[in-house]
Amino acid sequence: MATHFKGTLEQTLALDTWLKLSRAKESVGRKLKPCLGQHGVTSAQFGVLEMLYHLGTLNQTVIARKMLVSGGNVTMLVDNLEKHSWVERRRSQKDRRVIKVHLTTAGKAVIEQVLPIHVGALTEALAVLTSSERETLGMLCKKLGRGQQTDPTRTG
Amino acid sequence: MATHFKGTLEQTLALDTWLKLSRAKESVGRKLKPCLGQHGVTSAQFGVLEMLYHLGTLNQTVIARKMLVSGGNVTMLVDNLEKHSWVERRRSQKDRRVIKVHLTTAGKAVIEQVLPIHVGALTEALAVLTSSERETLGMLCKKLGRGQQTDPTRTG
DNA sequence: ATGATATAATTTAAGCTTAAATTATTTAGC
DNA sequence: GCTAAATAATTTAAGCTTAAATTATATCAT
Repeated sequence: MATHFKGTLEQTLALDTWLKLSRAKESVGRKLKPCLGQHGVTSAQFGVLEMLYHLGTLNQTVIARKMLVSGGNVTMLVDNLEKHSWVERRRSQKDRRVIKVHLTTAGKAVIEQVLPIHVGALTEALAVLTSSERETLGMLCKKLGRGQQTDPTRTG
Repeated sequence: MATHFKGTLEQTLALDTWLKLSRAKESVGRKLKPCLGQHGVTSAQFGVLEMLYHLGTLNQTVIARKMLVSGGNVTMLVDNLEKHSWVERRRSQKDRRVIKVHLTTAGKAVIEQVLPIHVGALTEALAVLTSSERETLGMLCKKLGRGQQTDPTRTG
């Protein structure tokens, strides 16, 4: 038990589980970072590139919603991706408020180069668990994540 | 399966597990944030206050090592905590390079007020899992986290 | 004692992230 | 058509985070 907290057993265990979850995420994240860094891509930028690669051109609003980040954040990420000429902004003709973010040829090349390396590093990082453990971990994380969604239909 | 990645089954499952782990951590983190925010404490600041509360006065180097963050980061966190008068810097007499970070009375009051609320929110967030599921999750996360530590004794 | 090396903290520059305010544009109601 | 409300993107200010360079101090080998 890594905590010094004095509370009920349930509370202490919750804190302990949370610390382990946070640290596991952090540790794996650290393992992944350098393999992106070698190619000059940050983790957040990679997320945008991957999304555009798999889903095609998207509005900034859609990117923000899918990544669960603020609109201002997407503005900055797309700014930085544009500096590398990995994406292009194109104003929608139908609705001039909207900006569509396109992957460029260079952007496509980068994601196609980096994605397999990234997935390889991830696969290696998760290889410390057996496949059945990975499955259990995934299932529990999914349940935990889903359980946090505030249900607006619930009568307070 | 939430990914669009085309690779081996093992790779696809690894990516999927990682997404679920990241999202679970993110979701629980979001649930925790407002309860700290109400008291004007950020998550990172809370980490420092909690550490000082449970372990007593610490050098900035030690704080950085325990939190797995950079020294520059600790400098800034302690700056911001000092602005609130929650901590005090005191130069060590033995070694004048060292700065010892002390929790003030006000800092102690804040952490004592916020900690139970934080733990309560956390316990509630984790309550979507059964106690045996929490235990399994903790065990798997610990194994996964530990497995990432680069072992310098291993012959490359 | 001196000079090389280590360590502790800070600074700087860059990027990530958010919330809140702002601008431009569209849509809906009248 | 005109006004009000909603939506898309940007800007701003604040904080988090890192890596690399800097400053001050301590330690170690001669």
